[in-house]
Amino acid sequence: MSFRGRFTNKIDSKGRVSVPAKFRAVTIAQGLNGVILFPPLNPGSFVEGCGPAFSDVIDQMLDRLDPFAPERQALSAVLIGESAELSFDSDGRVILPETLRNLAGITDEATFVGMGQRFQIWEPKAYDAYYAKALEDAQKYRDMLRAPAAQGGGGQ
Amino acid sequence: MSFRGRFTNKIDSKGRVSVPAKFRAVTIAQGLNGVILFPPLNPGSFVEGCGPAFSDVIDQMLDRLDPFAPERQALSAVLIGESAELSFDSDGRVILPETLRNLAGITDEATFVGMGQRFQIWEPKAYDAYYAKALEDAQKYRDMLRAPAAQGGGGQ
DNA sequence: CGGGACATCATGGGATATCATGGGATATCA
DNA sequence: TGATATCCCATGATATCCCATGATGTCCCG
Repeated sequence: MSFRGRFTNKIDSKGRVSVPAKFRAVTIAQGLNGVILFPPLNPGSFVEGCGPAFSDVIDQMLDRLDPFAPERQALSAVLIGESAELSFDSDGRVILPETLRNLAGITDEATFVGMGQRFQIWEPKAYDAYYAKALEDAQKYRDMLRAPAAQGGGGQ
Repeated sequence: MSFRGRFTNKIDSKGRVSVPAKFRAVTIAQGLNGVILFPPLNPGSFVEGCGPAFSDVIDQMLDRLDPFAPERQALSAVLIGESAELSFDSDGRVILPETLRNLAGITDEATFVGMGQRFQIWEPKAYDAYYAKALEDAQKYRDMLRAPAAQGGGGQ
């Protein structure tokens, strides 16, 4: 079960957004009645989100670095220090922390984009702009997709 | 078991289309009571479809890229962000998301074309036009079809 | 070999459930 | 005590379920 699809929801006067029902199903299946958000490592104005499964992966990746290495400290400061675990209210909504909202330039609408083990939250127009470029890039990157040898999946 | 043949079905006032029974049998055999749709990586006005088997291949290909690489983000945005997992209703129908319908110019009819491990969905007239050209091209490309090597698994 | 009974399938429509959204009321915390 | 967050309910839109229909294909039995 993974995050898939794109959904744009409104932010009401109290700052609440509905997390798409299909995304809620994923994190709940992972044992969390909520989501985990953190800032992006890629350049760009958006928020990263996930459930406990990918959050654990991040922890493991960080644990592979030396405990006192400066790289580890920097990555931890971003990925853990600025992260937030938000609980769903009884209708499946969350309130985005101000820091993360500002980071992504989100005001009254938020676009949720599924990316497999995790998802992203964008200001809708910013995502449109990003996607136009991503589509071109994806066609260029097509050859980076190599089918596993085991299965003879026909690439395009 | 693979997707084979061409079928054109109607889209009703609620936006529902019957997925051809023979296609349903394939994805159900793969363990999914539905289909997975996504945009084409190559330029073109149609929708790609498959079952879990091919979808897993895509996921594995993406997973081989570093988690925060920009290439992975772009490819995921297209192949997962714009994709959808649709469940069959009790009569084997699905509702095509507006984004994918627009992409293919589909309004009131949809042509399903089997392509082995996956299939495509076209606006019927667009497919007719494409097929006329594909037929010519296929004859030109005839010599690209090589017999499999005796032992080693040759190229695709 | 022929024909009738039956199953499968695409399609349509009414009833029901789910979802996103808004707002009032209550709880929590500094 | 004021501000923020949480709970609960209402609502409209959308999707889902369930049943009906007709057309096509399949099977079986005479």
